[in-house]
Amino acid sequence: MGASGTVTLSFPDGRRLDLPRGATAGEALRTWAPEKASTFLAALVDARPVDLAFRLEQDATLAPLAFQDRAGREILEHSSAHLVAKALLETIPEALPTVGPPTDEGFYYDFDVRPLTPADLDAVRAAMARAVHAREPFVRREVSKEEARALFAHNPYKLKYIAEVPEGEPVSVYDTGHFVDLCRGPHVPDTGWLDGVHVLGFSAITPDTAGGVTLQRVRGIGFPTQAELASYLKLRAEAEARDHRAIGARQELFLFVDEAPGFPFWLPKGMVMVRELEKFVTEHLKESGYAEVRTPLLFAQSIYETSGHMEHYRENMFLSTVEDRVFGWKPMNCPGSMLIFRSRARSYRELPLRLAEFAPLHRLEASGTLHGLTRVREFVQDDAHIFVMEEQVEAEIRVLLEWIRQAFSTFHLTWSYELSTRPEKFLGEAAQWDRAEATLERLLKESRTEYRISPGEGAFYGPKIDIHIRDSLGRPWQTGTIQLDYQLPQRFGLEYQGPDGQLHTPVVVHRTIFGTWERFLGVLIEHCAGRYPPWIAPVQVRILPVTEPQQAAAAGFAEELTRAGVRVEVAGTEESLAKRVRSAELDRIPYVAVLGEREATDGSVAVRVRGQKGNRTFSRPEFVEYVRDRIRRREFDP
RNA sequence: GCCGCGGUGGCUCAGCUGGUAGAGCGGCUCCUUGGUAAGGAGCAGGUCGAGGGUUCAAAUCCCUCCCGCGGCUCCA
Repeated sequence: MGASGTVTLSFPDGRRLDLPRGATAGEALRTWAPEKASTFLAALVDARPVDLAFRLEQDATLAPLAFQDRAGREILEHSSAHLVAKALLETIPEALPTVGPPTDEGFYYDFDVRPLTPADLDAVRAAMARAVHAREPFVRREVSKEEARALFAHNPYKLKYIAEVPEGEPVSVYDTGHFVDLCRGPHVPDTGWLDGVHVLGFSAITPDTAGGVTLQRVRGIGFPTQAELASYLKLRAEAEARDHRAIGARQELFLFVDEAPGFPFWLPKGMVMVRELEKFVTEHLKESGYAEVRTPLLFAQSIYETSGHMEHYRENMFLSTVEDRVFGWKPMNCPGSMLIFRSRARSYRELPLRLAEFAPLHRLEASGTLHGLTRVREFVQDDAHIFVMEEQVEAEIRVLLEWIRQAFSTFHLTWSYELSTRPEKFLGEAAQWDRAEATLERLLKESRTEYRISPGEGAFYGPKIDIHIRDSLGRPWQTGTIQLDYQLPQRFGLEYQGPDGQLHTPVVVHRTIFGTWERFLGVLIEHCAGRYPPWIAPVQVRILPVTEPQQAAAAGFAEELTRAGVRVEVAGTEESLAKRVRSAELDRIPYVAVLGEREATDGSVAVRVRGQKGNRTFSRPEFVEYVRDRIRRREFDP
């Protein structure tokens, strides 16, 4: 208890300080940790976020909020949203601001305003820069609902939010220069803190909450400093340079045509990659006791009524009417596998029964969601269905987690898991769900891999583990998923005879690790920026004869490499050597073997290894062995 | 699917206050046979996304559709 006229404050490190009553949170934090004061954006007083200008009238616990904390980051983003709104209103005074929250990455502010143009955005950016320079304070005011209604009388959106504030509670507003916004706060002290804010773009949206009105959303992102913003923008530029749609076109991996939106064509070079990936997966399946099957692409509607797709997935299915009968293109492989299991009596001795299927699947994704290879309407999954007794689930999942480790490590990708648990609407018994979830979580812990739990996000038929990978730029992608299913076996009436002589229903594990060849290869293209590990690269070696007389030697060497299972090309001699070296570099060929008069005489090659400086001279058999070995071991780098 | 924006040779893009298409790269041909990121010259290639309209005249203005891009929603 502080003496009269002072307040006693306790800080996260356990220290206590007495300050004059009425001191601000900012002053208190500065006293506590002067060296870090410039990083404090706001404060937590008794765990409640407040402005640094908040006056301390009684004893309290006090903690800083900095950009490094999620809550601190959100304050900066939120203040940035205010700055955007202020700037946009200076540009277009009749615009009606609606909401401007922080997001997982940055923030946005939605306006009811005429469609924006790039010129508007330039004006907004300029107005923002002026405000930052002017260091305008964010000033908090608490007003009555009545006053708030008067303040925002012209803005129905704000009036709606005011109405949502519980009666009797004061409404807080923030002034930034002449701009007033309804806001819970807290905010950074002034706009000078928003030097590292950048407007990324705008788009029109029609949120359900706006009653069908089209709003203009301005998106941005904020950092404490311009340097941090610059490195973020650099990362974005790098990501853009790696866009798999552009690289795929340049390297002739795949193709889309207007007449088949969302249906990829695999060109010869891309198909090599698909097959290599498939080979990699197939080797694992053989070692792990899977059998491969192929089931029809189309089924009569009744199968999907049994499976539940008609009820739950119909809007995503391609349907075709043939001879007055409706057939559906399969969006998943499960119905086919169920029918195989059901095709004869099954014994527990056959379990686990692991059926893998790499069949083309069709899903009618909304046109606006299609995106290169990462969101398509036809794709192939590294899919399998494992039929097990409940007590076998654990061992199966354990093997899968190990395969995941091996699979993604091969590509130098990192991964994490998301365990989705029982949703409100679920089928089966709660006790069975609890057991399954506990088992899955234990296995995830055991795997020593980062995971998070999404409560209630499981499928209605069973809990699932989603696999998220991060590429070399740290961007997350959803690939595979492991799902326990208690429902489908029942719906299809699957049974096996147990050791007790009774008939039991198996549990099914649906699982895909890479997800789909399409999405995974799209991600791989961006992850590698077009520089693939040699084993999956469409062309592994390009031989450059220096002059015409070495053509024969080059062709002979190419034949040797081909016999060794290496994918090789021989360049012509029409162009200068420097030009051909440049082309090979731009084509990201892992090994460029130069064969000139010297090498022709002594049986060697001068090899440029992608990513390495200079070149290395190999005897030809040595080089064949070197490349073959790197490929066989699936080394990531050449 | 919704909203905004866009679609010009294989690719990237210029032309777009209407007068009927241009560059670089790539391709082909010829010359050059070159030692590690562009040797030189020439040639070919476009019903300007599709259809309709306005106009003496449309790549350019208007309408519809298709596809793409960015968001939203959704997902492997």
